[in-house]
Amino acid sequence: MPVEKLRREIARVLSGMGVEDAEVGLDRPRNPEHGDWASNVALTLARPLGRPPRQIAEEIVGRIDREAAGVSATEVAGPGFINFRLSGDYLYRGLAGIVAGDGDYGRSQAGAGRPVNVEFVSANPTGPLHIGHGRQAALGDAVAELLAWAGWKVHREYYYNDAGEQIMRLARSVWARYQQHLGEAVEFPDDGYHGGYVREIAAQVAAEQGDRWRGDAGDEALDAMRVFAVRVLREEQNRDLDDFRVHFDEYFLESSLYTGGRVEETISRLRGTGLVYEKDGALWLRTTEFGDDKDRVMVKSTGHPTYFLPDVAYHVGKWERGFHRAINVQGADHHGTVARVRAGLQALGLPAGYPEYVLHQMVLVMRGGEDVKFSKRAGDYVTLRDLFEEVGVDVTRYFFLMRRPESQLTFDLDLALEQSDRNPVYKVQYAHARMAAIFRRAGVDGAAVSAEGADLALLVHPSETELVKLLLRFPETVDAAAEAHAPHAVTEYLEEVAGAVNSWYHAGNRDPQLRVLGVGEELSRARLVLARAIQVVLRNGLALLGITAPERMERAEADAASEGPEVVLQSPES
RNA sequence: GCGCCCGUAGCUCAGCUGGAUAGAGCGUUGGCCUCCGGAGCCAAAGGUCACAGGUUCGAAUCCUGUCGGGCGCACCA
Repeated sequence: MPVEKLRREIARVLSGMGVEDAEVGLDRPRNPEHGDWASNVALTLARPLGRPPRQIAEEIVGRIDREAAGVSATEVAGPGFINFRLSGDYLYRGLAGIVAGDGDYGRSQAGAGRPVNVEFVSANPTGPLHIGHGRQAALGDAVAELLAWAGWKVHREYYYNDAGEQIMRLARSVWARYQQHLGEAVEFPDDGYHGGYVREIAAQVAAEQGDRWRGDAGDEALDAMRVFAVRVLREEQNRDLDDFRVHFDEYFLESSLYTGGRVEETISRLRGTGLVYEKDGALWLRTTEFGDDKDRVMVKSTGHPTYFLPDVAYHVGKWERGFHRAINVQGADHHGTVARVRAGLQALGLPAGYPEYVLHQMVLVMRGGEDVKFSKRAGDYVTLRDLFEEVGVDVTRYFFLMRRPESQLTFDLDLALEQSDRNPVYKVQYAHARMAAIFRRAGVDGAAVSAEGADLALLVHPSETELVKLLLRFPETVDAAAEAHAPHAVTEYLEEVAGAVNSWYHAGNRDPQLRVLGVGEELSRARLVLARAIQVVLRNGLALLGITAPERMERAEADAASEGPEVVLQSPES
């Protein structure tokens, strides 16, 4: 890492000036004229040293060993910034490293193999997954994968709420539809689920179990409805997720917390904290002790626990399973539970920030400038399947990741279906396919391209050195995105790369000197290495977002070879 | 009423662990384009960073308040 070399060198210089342990700020200036890296140390040291910042900066620059720092130029600018330019040698070595790293380029050891639990989707089995779940599935999976790339041992988990009131509402809904299916005149519950899928399930019950529950409003009948519906819906949700290419290491059932005695155990442990009290016949926990708005009921006056209790028990369990880092991806409408769950956990001695939360805002689907609100199957909402069957899994996942989680997301169906650079997924995939075309033209196997023996120092054109610098930013982009739980930082980066690739590529169309091929053996070889590095970055970037585009791009190459410039963005699944 | 999130160019949004003239895409305008696979390439115009204070050498970024929008505020989950 050149940055570390640079940082060390600056620290050495400062130490020579009698400054120890100074915070050395190093960042990338927006303006390329300000070099590749810039430091504000001179500004921050001005006060403690009692000297003008520019003077300090001049002294630092005078003492710097450029060779040791891996930079080719240093200069003082503005109020006292020090700007550094990376040496060409560093760039070319880095470029070779990208190609050599191949599928692992961008991975780091930042997480040091420590375990992290990422919980997401966690939808109740009361209906098909909707687009909000879709955003969460894409987001959670990408956050998990980013952490894996950053060196964490990632465990993807789905918390199935199979024990609550909502499930009973589902059971009553199916029961009512079942009776209606048999011709009985029963009223549909006010709080029931109205989607067409409820009728489908009721019809299936009738088909498989006949009319044995006709007119039977007993517990046994309701239970039969519940079990049947949950099974069918879980299967459907699993199918949706599977086809969306999101997979979990573990499905954790809420009911297991009861059967395993964890809920009871949590009650007694909380009692032991002295923060539990009785009021109005219910059992309360003094969560206000830990910053919650008000105290929370643990056990209702009916004797039943509230949702709060299993939630605490569940997270204590996560901690005890060894996940001292846990990230919950949830819809922002659940933000109200954050403070109370954390408070409950703190009462039991867990750290204040546990677990971490990524709360995402809602999704709006637009077509032709109009809201799309309904689906045939679910009735009053758009299902995830509706979306990815229309525009493809890759595009759907990418679109869900383009915005930061806490922004409301508008899913533009028209844009998603478009095959031009206006569609960012297409743009990124196309840049990759274009490199593949170059390899085909050159008659070489892109995957076999190596920097071995190539004279990379021939790559001196600004459009090429800038591209190399951009590609070298990939690892730090991944680490930063992982730390910030921000897959959108990666989509933005990839689009930037694709844009730079297009500029470079098209410059070749105008200026023969810039063409990858046909300008002399040595230069062409060096450019093939650059082309390969571009593929590596685009491919890895998409892969860690859960986008399998590279395979599609290979297919696109094959298609192109035989049928011309048709690019298949998304082949029909199944 | 309380809490969380948001309010940046005509539109959709980045930037928000404070840094040097506020960025991208789309749209608009003006040039190119038989080219190594695409209606693409290049360039320009366009912003009191909602508003008002404060902290700082320096604030879109941190703090306080106001306005506007979304979402939550159950002995529901």
